Amino acid sequence: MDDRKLEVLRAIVEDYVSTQEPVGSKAVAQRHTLGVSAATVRNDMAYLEEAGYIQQPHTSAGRIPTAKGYRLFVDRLGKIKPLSAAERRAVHRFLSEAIDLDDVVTRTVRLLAQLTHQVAVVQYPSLNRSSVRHLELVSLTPTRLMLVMITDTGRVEQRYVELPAELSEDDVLELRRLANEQLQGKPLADAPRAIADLVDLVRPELHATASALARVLLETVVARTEERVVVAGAANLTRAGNFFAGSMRPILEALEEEVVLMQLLGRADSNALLTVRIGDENHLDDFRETTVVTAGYGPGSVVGHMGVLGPTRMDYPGTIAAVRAVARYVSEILEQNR
Amino acid sequence: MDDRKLEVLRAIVEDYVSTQEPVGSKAVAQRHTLGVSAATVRNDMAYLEEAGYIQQPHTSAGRIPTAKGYRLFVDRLGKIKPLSAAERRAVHRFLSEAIDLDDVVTRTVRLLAQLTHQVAVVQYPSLNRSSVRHLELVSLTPTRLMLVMITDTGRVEQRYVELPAELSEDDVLELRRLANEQLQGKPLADAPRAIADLVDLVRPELHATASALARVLLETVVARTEERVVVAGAANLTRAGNFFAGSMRPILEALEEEVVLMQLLGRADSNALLTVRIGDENHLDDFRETTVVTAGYGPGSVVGHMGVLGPTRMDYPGTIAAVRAVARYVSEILEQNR
DNA sequence: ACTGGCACTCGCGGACCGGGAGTGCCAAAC
DNA sequence: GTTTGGCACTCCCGGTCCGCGAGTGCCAGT
Repeated sequence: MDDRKLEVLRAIVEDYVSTQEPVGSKAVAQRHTLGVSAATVRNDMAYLEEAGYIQQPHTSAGRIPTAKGYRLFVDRLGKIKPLSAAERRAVHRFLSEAIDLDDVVTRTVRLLAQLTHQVAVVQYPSLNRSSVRHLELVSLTPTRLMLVMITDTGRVEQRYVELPAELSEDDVLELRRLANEQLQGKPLADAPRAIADLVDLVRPELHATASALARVLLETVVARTEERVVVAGAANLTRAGNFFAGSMRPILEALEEEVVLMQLLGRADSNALLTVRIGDENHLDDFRETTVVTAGYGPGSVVGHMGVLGPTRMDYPGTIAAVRAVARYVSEILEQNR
Repeated sequence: MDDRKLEVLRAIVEDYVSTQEPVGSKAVAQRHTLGVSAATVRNDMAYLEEAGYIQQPHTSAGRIPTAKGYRLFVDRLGKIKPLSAAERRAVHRFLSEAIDLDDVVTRTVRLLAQLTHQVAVVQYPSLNRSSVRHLELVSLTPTRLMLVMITDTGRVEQRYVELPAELSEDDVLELRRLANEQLQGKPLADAPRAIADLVDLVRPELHATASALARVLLETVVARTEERVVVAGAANLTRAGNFFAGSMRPILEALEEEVVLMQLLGRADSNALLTVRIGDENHLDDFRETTVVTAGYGPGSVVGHMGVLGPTRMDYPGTIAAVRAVARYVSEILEQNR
């Protein structure tokens, strides 16, 4: 593959992204200083089309990149353009004003949406990789407790516990003490065993109650691997030419399905710093025209993913830079709470 | 205003809502058994138009209701049609499976969206009207605490507290004990005074720390009146004919602005069981074509609002019934946790 | 007061058409 | 052999035109 052919592809991608219209040979020849004539560009275009990097919407129209074309662009041509110093400062300031973990996540997702003008998705720090900092039991009614679990990533989980029998305040305190002794400091991955032991530690009269509690605890740390995800910037879907009305519906629906969102974020290879999935690389029919850019974040190791989602025809260098920068800053913030 | 004229208006509203097309005199005369001819209906229509209840999109087209027309329909003509027994059972079952307050809210908002095929909005139980059940302090780093507040409505609030000096574990325990003694059982409205007293109760060495804590506590109970709101069913905006593409954008944007959402929900007259705001009654330019149906909910007294939002051209009887039923069930559920 | 008849209005969809952008190919030039 | 200018061809896009049909307002008759 010729060097100049690559330049032609880059020109087509860049122009198409900015104008949203098929780009013709003449435009390429004069807007980008390739030093060749339109006719030459035409020959290269014919080659690129043959090779599957670009295509014509219809005869006698300009060319637009295919998913394969974008892929090549991202892999070999896109020099990511870092954020400006001012932008970086703004990101930093905005994130460091967060008042709790919820707020960190909320601010992050808004920031991403605003920087990239796309739909942003942020996953809460995964429970699996954190450990228990504190358990709190509060009685709501004589036969109903609320269990609150706080993890060292600052996440708070709450659940109701239905009790088989009435429970005195003293009993609540005892259960709380025991549960904390058993679980404090334990990584969630190791928690199930400790929870199982819990039942044996209590007085026989409390057995039934303790096992109800244990069941809920178990659900909290294990079954509820259904991770929480937040979304922002849905309005960006309506940006001129981002998506035609018809294809918006399924995307809006997907944004309310945690399963789909997790799939989009989670399929990311955890090792990679940053993943770009273009069009059908998402393996989801509704996202055939959609690109997802994701990055892992976390203090040291990856505890969650964040990303943005937009039309395949997006500003890759800018988007990639933004996602990477935000992921980095969020990781820093989390690091400070270790 | 003639009785028959009202019937004609009802016919126009009902037909327009179901077909989404301007309705003509002939259709009204034959679809609804008024016992008069099309010509008579035409005369009535002329009157209704004169009076501002209906209008023609253009000459020689059928009529569509105006906001004023819908208002009259809602006030005097709409017999709300209650949910079927099966629906009621389903609602009840779905809501009673909730595992915590978050889950109640999440399920509620989804339920509303699904029942009404509209965008649903649910406000978390307001902090102002609940009281403190428990405070928990967890040290994250030597100079950083996490404050977790649990209210008797089951809501959990968390905040970071930056400390002026390092704090021992014992000190954390003492602060926690004092804070709980001061605040437990207090309605949030009375909390500020109790918080102020807190500083005077601690040992002089802890003064600075206690006041940092007090400041955050105060923010938590007061300043953070910015209430939390959740949304679901955004995809319903794309339902055929619900909104034309152009007007969707500002609505999607508004759905991410808590301030606007609170305005939509909160302007509801708290005393009214159910509020319907049609078109410009919302006093928001972007919602001139939008109707918001809201209801208060809560155990006994109103602690929050919920509602749905859709085109003025909506199924009022069905929507109103659904919102009312869901609000009622949620109130029941909350009642059980008293 | 209601009804049938009738002339009139006007939006909508389809057919038609010219301009223009873009292409592929070819023969000549570097 | 690569590049280039020329040229014929394709086909989308936007505008115009037109006939149909739904719906109306009015009027005269019951």
